[in-house]
Amino acid sequence: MESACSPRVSVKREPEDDEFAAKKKGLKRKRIKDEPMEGPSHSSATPTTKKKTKQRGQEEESDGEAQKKKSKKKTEKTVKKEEGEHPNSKKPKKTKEDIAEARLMKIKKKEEEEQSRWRWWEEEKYEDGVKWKFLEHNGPSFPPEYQPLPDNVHFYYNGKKVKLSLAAEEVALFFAQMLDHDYTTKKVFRENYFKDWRKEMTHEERTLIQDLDKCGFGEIHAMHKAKVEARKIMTKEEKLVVKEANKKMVDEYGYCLLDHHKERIGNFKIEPPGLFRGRGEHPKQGLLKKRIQPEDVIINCSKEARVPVPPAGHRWKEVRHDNAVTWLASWTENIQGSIKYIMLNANSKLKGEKDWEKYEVARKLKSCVDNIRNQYTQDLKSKQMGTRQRAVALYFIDKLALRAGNEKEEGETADTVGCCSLRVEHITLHEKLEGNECVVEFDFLGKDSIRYYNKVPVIRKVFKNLKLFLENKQPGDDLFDRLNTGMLNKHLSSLMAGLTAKVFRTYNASITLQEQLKELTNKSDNVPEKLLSYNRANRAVAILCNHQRAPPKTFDQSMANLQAKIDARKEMLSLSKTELKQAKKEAKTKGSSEPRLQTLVERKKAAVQRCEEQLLKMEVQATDREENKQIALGTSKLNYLDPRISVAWCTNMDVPVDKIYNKSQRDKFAWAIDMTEADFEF
DNA sequence: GACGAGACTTGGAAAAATCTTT
DNA sequence: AAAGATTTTTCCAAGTCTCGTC
Repeated sequence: MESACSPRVSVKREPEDDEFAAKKKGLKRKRIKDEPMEGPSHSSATPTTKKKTKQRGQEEESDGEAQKKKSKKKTEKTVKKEEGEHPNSKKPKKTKEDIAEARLMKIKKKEEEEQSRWRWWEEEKYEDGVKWKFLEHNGPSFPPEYQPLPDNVHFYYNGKKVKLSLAAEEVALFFAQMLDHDYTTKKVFRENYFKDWRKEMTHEERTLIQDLDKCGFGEIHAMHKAKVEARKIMTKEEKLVVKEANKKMVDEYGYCLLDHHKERIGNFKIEPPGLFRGRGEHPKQGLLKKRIQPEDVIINCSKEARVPVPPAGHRWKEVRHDNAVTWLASWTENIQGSIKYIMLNANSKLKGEKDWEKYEVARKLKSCVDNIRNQYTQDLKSKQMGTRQRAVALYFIDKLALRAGNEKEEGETADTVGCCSLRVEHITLHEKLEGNECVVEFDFLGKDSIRYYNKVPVIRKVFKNLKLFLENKQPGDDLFDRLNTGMLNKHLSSLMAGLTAKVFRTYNASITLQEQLKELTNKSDNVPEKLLSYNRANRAVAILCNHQRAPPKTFDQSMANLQAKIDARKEMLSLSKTELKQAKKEAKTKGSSEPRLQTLVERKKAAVQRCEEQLLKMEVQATDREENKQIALGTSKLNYLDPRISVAWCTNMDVPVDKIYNKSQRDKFAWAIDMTEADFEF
């Protein structure tokens, strides 16, 4: 523990860093050795850097203190544990001691983990573009080979048993497995599937099997369902065996060695073959996603590293040593022809550093956002149509947190749009609507075919421009016909190094969280109330970013259950209250002669209070759940909200961090949890 | 610029794990 | 201990943005 907390302060500055980074177009990470340990990008202005460096110094101290506290806690607990062990060691019944012991083990484990954590954020950065110096891993793991159907399971065509070739059978199973899913009822899906399936058939099969509707997948489907069922009702022992096997897999393939540190890999499994499931009205849904062979896979590792061994009888497509990229393996997928990668887990240095950098860029935007807003407001009056369109697009991106909206190849993906790719049909202008003037009504499908629907009052100049852009256009025409994301981002990067359209989303999300937290939380609230406020702030962001979810299938039920619990608790509360009154009365009449009565009163008081607390907690939970019915908080929490805002809030509000971040989130944000001080400002 | 390849982040659903209740 | 509810993890699709080439 000592070594872990000993501050490795390096007070070095690299003022020219910023200049250099700014010159490169976009934000080209300039990794400078001897950088102060603050932001990873260091493209921000020097004054803040200075201030930050100072802060950092203080932080080291408090950090050290925190560590000390922790270790003290640990020793205390260890002692307690030892005490507890003796009376306990004979007959291990499920006792309080057992539970306590388990908890202590957990704490211990946690601290061990804490100690072994790579505190990369305290280290110097590599030079520009270098992602690692050493990388070694065991390659990806491949899905098991296809197991032919047992003899008692048959495929039928036109009511007659047909024994399929292995390849055709495997693909038949893919379809049969999905029979309960909506996908298999969709025309496009079925047609795509059938076309691809037939490619896998032998000539004879192809001649025979001409109509998907005549295919009998019933037995195969039933077999699959039985398998799923069997998995569910496995005994404890069987489950343990499976768990062990999985663990072995993770141990072998789940980690890599990156610059002397063991890092968890995010997705070490090659994606198994199956049927492509696009989102929304995807023209390629149902196509066969082919099995990937080692011969399709490119391995990336360092020259000095042991090259992963391909599965027996196979070889890799290529082994390369490119330390300008972060992936360990890649292959080209056959549906869109895009490349898939094996990369590190979110808690890794490579991902963490990038994440940190992202938030630093967003904070930099904070310092110049006023200028940029003035600029695009001016541009609304430009003589250049292109400039005006850019200004309006920026207005939307800034105000509504719309995505950039790259152009997409028609027919390759579902028809979705972002800001720059909005079409005439996606907006409706209202001079007046519901008491507002100059209202733009948006209705389009965004990323993942999630609907964006919003009625937004805009400033007059924007409204007038929109009218202009709509002139002489058809519904299917581009709203911004003189603009694309490339032009937009090029302009943005000229305003600020590293600025792109998506930075606005990050910035507006984070600043909204910070403002909402300030507005909504009271220091005097209790923890559940504070958490409600936190979630509400988080929710405001999710709504801004249009992060929606389908209401959980069990939503109404679970809401009703909770309400029932609340009612039960209310009853219990009133009962406790009467009991308390009773006890008080008794204590009063019989006087203090009976100390037993006094303690009874105290106990009843405590019971009432406990009851009240629990009731409040449940009520708060119910409110939270109701408000969250169709909102997905995860994405913003994980990708848009600077974790330092949350960590600082926790510190200031005396809320333990693990109330807002679960284990893997804490791992991902370890850098922020470690370095953030109470006075952090986004 | 246009365009396509490449690399990386962001996204919700579904599966799996864990917790709670019966 | 089974069942049900809830949380966490996994999965992999779908975006953004950069870079090299013409």
